[in-house]
Amino acid sequence: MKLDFKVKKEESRTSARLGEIYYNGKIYKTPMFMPVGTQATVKTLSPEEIKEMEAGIILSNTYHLWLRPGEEIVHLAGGLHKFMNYDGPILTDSGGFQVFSLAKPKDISEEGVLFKNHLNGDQLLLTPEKSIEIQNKLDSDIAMSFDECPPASASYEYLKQSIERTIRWAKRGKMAHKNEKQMLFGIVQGGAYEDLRKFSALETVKLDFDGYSIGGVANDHESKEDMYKAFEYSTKYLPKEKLRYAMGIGEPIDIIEGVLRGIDLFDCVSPTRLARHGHAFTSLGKINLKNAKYKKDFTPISEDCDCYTCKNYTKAYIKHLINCEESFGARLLSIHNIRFLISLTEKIRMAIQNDTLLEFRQEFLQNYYGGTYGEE
RNA sequence: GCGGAAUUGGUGAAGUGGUUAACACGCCGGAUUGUGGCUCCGGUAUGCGUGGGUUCGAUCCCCACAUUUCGCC
Repeated sequence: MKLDFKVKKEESRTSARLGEIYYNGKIYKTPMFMPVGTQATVKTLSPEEIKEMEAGIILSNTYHLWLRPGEEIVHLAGGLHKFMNYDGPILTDSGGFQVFSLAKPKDISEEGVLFKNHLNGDQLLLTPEKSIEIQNKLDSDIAMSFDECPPASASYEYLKQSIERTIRWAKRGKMAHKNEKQMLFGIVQGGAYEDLRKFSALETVKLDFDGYSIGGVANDHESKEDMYKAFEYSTKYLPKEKLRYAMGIGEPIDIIEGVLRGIDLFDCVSPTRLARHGHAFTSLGKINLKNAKYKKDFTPISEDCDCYTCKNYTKAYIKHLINCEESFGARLLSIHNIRFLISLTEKIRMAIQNDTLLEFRQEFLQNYYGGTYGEE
């Protein structure tokens, strides 16, 4: 079954919206945060735990699954859902981000991108057609177009020729797309330039995708202001009835600002990566459990958090696990951090329902940054 | 009892008669946004067993003592 989406409400004073995704007899609400499970697993967590946190869509990655175990294996297993035992919706990234993180500019050509396989050094060519073909086989519910993800600091000239090529790649990918039950999203690029974002959005929309992503953000230490411009200049030119997804965005404040500009979906490695390094999100800001001050802190990370970790474990215990590099520590923090972001989206949805998202943002900023937000 | 060797930060240790005592681990901070998970970046000995001496100058040379350790009786 192909998933379906409907916008249920738009906030009166902002571009924020509430929506519903219909999938497999269930309703998932947007705005939504999607945990990342690159190698067909959200690191350290079981699908049951993920569902317990009220997660909806989870991500997986074309590039990684292509190399290991190979899309054929996943196909033989009966597709990604069966392979990893997750019956909620799954989105696969196209490998486009790996163009940014693994390939050099000189390896990018009209045909596709030359990669050095990070596992054994083999040279590999990933093309728009190949990426879509792999995603068709993986049988995810949402596939992404294969794009070039240039750094936000790239020059105007570079971005311009890059988005033009990404549009040509999107067209090729759409032609190659054969999986009828799978949605295919186009990706808007263009840095923080309104004319480039507009051009990229309008040309991509012409190809009529099932949804649209905003790419090329949060990849280069660009300013928040530029990131939010990129959001705004993209959603402004996208059809209202389709899903909008900000790729790789997962700092709490960035999610709020994205929602304010009309974005429905967010994904980020931050909750799980930060967890592995001992950090936890709290409504009063991010904390580092490695800090000595938690040695004798026998209280939960957050008194008001409803996650398994906060209901059962103390900061002192988790600190100990992290210090000893015990994997259970990373697990407990991953559970908490993912639940924190999902719970944030629940609060955001409630605020949109009440038309109070701007007030919610103020309150959140006040608590999270203690009045220091915006100071450098 | 006799003879030898050693003694550098929380730990393992490098080192030189002359500005800021290498490195590693640990510890203390920080980073991390479509994940190349055990990563990156900082900080961390006002002092080289103790007391004397030689020297313009000693952690480094000499003497004594203490402690540790090895061998012999």
